[in-house]
Amino acid sequence: MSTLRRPQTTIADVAALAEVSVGTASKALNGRGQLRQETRERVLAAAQRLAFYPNAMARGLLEGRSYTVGLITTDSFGRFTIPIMLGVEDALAAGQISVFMCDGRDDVIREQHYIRTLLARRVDGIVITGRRADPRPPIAADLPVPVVYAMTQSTNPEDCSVAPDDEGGGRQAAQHLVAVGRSRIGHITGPERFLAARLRAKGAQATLAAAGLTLAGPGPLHGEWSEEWGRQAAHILLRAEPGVDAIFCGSDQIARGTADALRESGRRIPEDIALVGYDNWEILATACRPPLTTVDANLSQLGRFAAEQLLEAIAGRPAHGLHRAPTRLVVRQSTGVQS
Amino acid sequence: MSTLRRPQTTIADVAALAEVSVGTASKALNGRGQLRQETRERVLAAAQRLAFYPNAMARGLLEGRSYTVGLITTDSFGRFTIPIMLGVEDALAAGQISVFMCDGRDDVIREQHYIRTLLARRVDGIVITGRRADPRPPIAADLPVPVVYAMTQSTNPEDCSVAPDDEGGGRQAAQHLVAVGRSRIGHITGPERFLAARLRAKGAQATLAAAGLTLAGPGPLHGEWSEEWGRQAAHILLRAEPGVDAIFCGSDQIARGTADALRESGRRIPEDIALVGYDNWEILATACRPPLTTVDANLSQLGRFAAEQLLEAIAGRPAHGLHRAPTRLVVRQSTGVQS
DNA sequence: TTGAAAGCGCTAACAT
DNA sequence: ATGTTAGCGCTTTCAA
Repeated sequence: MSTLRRPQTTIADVAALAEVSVGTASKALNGRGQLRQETRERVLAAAQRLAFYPNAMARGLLEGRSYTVGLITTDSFGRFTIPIMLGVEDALAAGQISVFMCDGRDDVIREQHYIRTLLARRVDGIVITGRRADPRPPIAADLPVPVVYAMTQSTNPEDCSVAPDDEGGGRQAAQHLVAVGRSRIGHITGPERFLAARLRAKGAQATLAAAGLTLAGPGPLHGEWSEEWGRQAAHILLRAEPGVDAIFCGSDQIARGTADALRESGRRIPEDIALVGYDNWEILATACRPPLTTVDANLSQLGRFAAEQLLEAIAGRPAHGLHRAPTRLVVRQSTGVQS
Repeated sequence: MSTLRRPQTTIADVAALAEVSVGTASKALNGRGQLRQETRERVLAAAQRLAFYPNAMARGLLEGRSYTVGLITTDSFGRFTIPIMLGVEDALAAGQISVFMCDGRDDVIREQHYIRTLLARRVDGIVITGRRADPRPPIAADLPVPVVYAMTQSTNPEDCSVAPDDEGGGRQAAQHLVAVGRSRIGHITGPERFLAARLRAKGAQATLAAAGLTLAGPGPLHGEWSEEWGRQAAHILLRAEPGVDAIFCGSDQIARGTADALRESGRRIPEDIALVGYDNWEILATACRPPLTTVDANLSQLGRFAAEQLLEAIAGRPAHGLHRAPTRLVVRQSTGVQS
């Protein structure tokens, strides 16, 4: 037995209760036109009493836009997507724009389905999020609304993409280690096929070169983005370069494994070896012994920036190409600077 | 210089191209009415060529509902919210419903703002997510649309809430430990003020009692939900009850700390002490040495269930009260069952 | 088999 | 100062 839900209050109800026409009610509610103060108040009171909210679909139909944006993840919502999403949502909500959440799950069929749905809903724009910096083909050609890629990059240089500045992050990490007096600095990171891993290594190496140093050991140690790899690689590095006095890890997970292995090999952090991670995954970085100095990619800031780019594009001022968002070093005890 | 974006194709464009009236075009596109096959095809071809998507706002206006749902987090998107959200979104997308993402951030002002926005958008329903099992006041009284609380519970018994079965999870953990032959079982968990911690302990204790056992040590050890507390508590427990042969931890983080402390105290896992965690936070549970047996709260399943309850309520068949979603034990090496 | 017209809720231009 | 009307895009009678 299906109870039909009563429709919500319309402006006609408000007008009736206030004993004015709909047109007048509209003006009163929107503070437009010339109305007697008393009328205005009467309408407002009626609206209040009836819990009236103007129907956004009717407004949207009239205005030709919906004040909504679609957010499609190409890789499901991972740890990295969340802060981006929050940044996007926050920046858009401030502009009275609501966000449709679409979980693409790395499935092209799903993605295309969402694109169709969003276009039918007449979204003002679309944000595509990913978790890899590597360029990928655009999600669709010739969409009738602006698109911004966040934490992923379209291969079409006309498209607007926003990604973290991995090279800059690598530089920050290395600079910090040099600044605290280390000179035999190793680097343990993720798979070489990840652009992010290559860029972070490149930034670090460039900084070391500028200081007249080179990476300790056989160069960047590439492996999985895992604690297990961090533990293995730490042993490899200690064997290859027993005098190593600092290690920059390409992720906090790797750093965590590295820290465990170092401690179990009797090396003190930071006294013997200083350690820097990457991601500022707080729950991991602060649980590390000692708490981990790490590079924060500022992802929610990146999301905010992507949203701003989208708003600009919606306003008719589209940006093109890749924008790199700055990273930030978070200093904790693993580099010995804080007590 | 603001480039105005051309409006998207309307059914009138399609009708014009197919040289029929709008009414006919509508019938052709929706497979309704009596039309010549040739006409139908002509309209479909025109729609295809113009990349026509029917305007969902116009449809919604007509139908009196939007086929959208709002999802409000009361505590920002945390680790627990994500899988719930994905489950909700997945179940709703299957029903052609789009989801508005609203990050409440534990801020009542923001929540109320979102409620207003969602009502203006004429959402068909609202999902409220949280991260604590503890009952909380309803988000608003007397909303004109159905509401379901997921992973949080409304104090109003008329409201529909869905939460994980923490007590059952505690039972599963204890049963497993008893089944693998352990009898001196300790319990390290989160703050006593968390209902979830109390329920998990209760379930575990009930199961032990049924097997003629009691908790090893001074009873449940309550502390922070952190690795640090896991390490501390492990030492406390070992001192109080040196013969302990199993520990059930209230979270994977605590278990992780406990595992580290046990290993560093020379106890082997699982040979000397079997270990069970809670949450199945994969990245942590699999990186544990050895990989952690743990209770999975099936949160995405819980989200799906919440969405189904909401769909039922939207269809006029509301459910009331609290529903407990079943948990699932994930067995890994820390209880010695797998090699 | 097809077309014309009304109406969903709202705003803006035009009348009064 | 207020009311009337048209129209946003679509579906659904009802008429031809």
